[in-house]
Amino acid sequence: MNYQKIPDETIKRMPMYLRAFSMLKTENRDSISSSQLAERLGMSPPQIRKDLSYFGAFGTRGVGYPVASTADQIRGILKLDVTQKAVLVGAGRLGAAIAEYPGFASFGFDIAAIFDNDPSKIGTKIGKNVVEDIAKIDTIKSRDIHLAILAIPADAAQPVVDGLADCCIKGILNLSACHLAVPKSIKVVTIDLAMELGTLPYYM
Amino acid sequence: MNYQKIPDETIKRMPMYLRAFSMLKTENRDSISSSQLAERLGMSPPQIRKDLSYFGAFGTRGVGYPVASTADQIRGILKLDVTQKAVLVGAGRLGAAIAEYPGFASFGFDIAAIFDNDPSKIGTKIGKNVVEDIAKIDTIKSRDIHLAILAIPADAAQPVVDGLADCCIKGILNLSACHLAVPKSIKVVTIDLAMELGTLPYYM
DNA sequence: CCTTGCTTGTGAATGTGAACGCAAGCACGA
DNA sequence: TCGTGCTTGCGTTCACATTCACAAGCAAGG
Ligand SMILES: NC(=O)c1ccc[n+]([C@@H]2O[C@H](COP(=O)([O-])OP(=O)(O)OC[C@H]3O[C@@H](n4cnc5c(N)ncnc54)[C@H](O)[C@@H]3O)[C@@H](O)[C@H]2O)c1
Ligand SMILES: NC(=O)c1ccc[n+]([C@@H]2O[C@H](COP(=O)([O-])OP(=O)(O)OC[C@H]3O[C@@H](n4cnc5c(N)ncnc54)[C@H](O)[C@@H]3O)[C@@H](O)[C@H]2O)c1
Repeated sequence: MNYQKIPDETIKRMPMYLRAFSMLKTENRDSISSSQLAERLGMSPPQIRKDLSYFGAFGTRGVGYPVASTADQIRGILKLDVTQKAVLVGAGRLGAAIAEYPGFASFGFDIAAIFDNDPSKIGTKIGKNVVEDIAKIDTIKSRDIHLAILAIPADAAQPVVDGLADCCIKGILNLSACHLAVPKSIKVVTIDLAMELGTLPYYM
Repeated sequence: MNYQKIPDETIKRMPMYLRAFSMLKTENRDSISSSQLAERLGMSPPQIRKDLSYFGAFGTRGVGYPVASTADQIRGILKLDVTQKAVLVGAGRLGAAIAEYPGFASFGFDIAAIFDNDPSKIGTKIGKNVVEDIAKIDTIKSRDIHLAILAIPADAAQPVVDGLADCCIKGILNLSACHLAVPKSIKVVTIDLAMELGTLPYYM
């Protein structure tokens, strides 16, 4: 498949479509048209059609998109058809909330390990995981984990990331308020909630 | 001022610049060039220059951008030069983490109220705020609050938003995994961490 | 089997943002 | 006071993304 010319923006929207189709499935809908879906998601029908068409023809003309099979297709595209294991680094307030957040599981993610450097946290249990010592981070090499979620203070992030880079980590969701330097083979998504809120007063 | 033709993408980056300039100030730097800043932030120098130039000429040729005054300028543009009050709805795990997160204060935000509908949470104290009953949400009308942070389950979000719309709320940071229908006068930023993680396996 | 109605898929056009390259111009030193 | 070197500001070019409009084509019903 030629994924080369698919817009980044389209990839960013795919999880949203997946979530929508998963929800439609639980509602026992058989199919949905691009215009109905667009209304639900607050976007335009042509955008949805174009996005989905990059990956092939999923829909049926005159009818719409079949819910079950389209969901499966998107899952396959995003490689979410197999369980993706992730390691959580930082068992603080935000880390604990994430560890118990069911939203990751609904995308097929499994938070398979938690690390921290605080001795009082190491050994305690959060959800199904026991917090491990960050000094032993390289044990994830043999555990088939290629994603990381970072919920540690910004000034501690870069050294931890350097360590993760040596541990087969390919993708990082960074919740610290800082830019991370990584080799090109690693994809980083950084989100700082305060920064996102920072744009809103401008518009009022 | 003619803000009409300023790209949305530029506005999205302004908080990042503000954070960088604030940090430079604590490091006692007097000025920084676009290329040095670009390296810190992982972006290109021309992008930074173009972004800042939309709002006027902040820099000094041959030298760079003066740290203190540029920070003040950006703060003014984003309307973060005055304390912006925000209401937090949802005092669960994520809500509690947010309430105690100092990152908002560093942008000049003040989480001035917390609401929930769980009787066991109403009346308890989180940080400096006492959790109030969501039924009394309209009391924020008289408290000069125009921003809201939503940390409640997705299926409860829309009715709460409808209520907020009647309470002078102009901007919403939505952490629920759903699209919100709002009047055009309200700006919504939705972030679902699971969805953000959802794009990463595609690239590996 | 054919007709009708509806919705997809898609090339072309439009719009928007990023990158580039250079002239303008400030600071500093001679 | 004048020349030099560096960095900004900005017009232009290029790349990417969204929107549009319509032909293609499936389903259903007569
Ligand atoms: N709390 C929020 O709502 C919120 C929102 C947005 C972003 N953030 C960011 O997320 C990060 C965590 O926030 P938090 O509220 O959970 O903070 P926290 O202080 O409660 O937790 C941080 C955790 O990281 C651990 N830690 C520190 N250095 C470490 C290291 N080198 N290796 C491993 N673990 C280490 C600490 O022991 C602690 O358990 C911060 O960067 C913060 O800026 C938090
Ligand atoms: N926990 C995470 O890491 C995380 C990450 C991303 C997104 N989210 C989203 O954030 C939201 C909250 O997550 P959480 O982990 O804090 O859940 P939670 O169940 O711990 O907390 C939800 C809180 O909302 C309150 N609530 C429910 N309905 C309400 C209503 N109508 N009005 C006012 N309050 C109401 C509940 O009483 C509870 O205190 C969810 O939508 C979740 O999908 C959570």
